[in-house]
Amino acid sequence: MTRAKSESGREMPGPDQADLASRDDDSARESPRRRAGPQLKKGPWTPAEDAILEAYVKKHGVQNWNVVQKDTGLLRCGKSCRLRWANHLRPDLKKGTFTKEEENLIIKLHSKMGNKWARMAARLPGRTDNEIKNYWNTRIKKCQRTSTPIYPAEICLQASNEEQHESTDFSFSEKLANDLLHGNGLYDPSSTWGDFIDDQEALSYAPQLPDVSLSNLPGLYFESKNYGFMDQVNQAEILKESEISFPWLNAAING
DNA sequence: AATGTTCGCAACCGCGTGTCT
DNA sequence: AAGACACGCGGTTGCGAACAT
Repeated sequence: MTRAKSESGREMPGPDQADLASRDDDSARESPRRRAGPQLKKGPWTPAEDAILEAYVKKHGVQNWNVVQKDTGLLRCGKSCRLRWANHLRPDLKKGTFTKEEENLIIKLHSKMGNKWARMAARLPGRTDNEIKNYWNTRIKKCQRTSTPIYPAEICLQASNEEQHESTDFSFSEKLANDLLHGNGLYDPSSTWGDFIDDQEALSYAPQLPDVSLSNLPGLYFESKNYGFMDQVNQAEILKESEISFPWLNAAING
């Protein structure tokens, strides 16, 4: 992104605009004693707040985030402090746009893991789950707009080839289940379910797939509100192809 | 120049899980 | 064993900047 932004990425609201949180995070589980604390602030962080948090973490390390608020006097909940530190203040953060290599790796990892942003971030040093998630959401919109596949064929192929040589901690069935449950109708219309899983370990994982709650699949998959470009034609196409690839799935759907 | 729309990001929210008492 | 608490994750929203008309 080329836009110049303030340190926190936004214009700083004046004190009158700064939204005061009416409650802390996880307030439903708070004890009455904790609820009686100071009114906490919400919204963009100011450079002064950043400096306080940074200094505190450098001195004391990362232990209990809720103590940070008490010790520093920051009007921020622990959750907000953790997020700010993890996404912006950590010294090992890599700033700036993703490189081509990083983009390819994200696509590859997403093809294996689905929306497991934190796990993906662990494979991309200096990058945060939030960054990756934002990148992916932007990519989805872009691909949707330009009618291009989310997973370029060559990267999928590369990923599948690599996977044949390395053990992965994320099985295909996990990924598929995750995608199904999240309604990710993301596929390259020119390649198909069949293409995607054909030569991969997918077939060997296929017997595990019934772990997914089958009774929920059709509705979850096709009525997703997240990605609306699964039109009627595509649905029919996928159903048809899934009949070939996953006879058990169709039996479950029809039954 | 003014207005409307799109884009990209930071931050919030709700929930699940692990740990402690 | 049960409740309280803290942490982390994934989804969503709000908003300013950039771009288009």
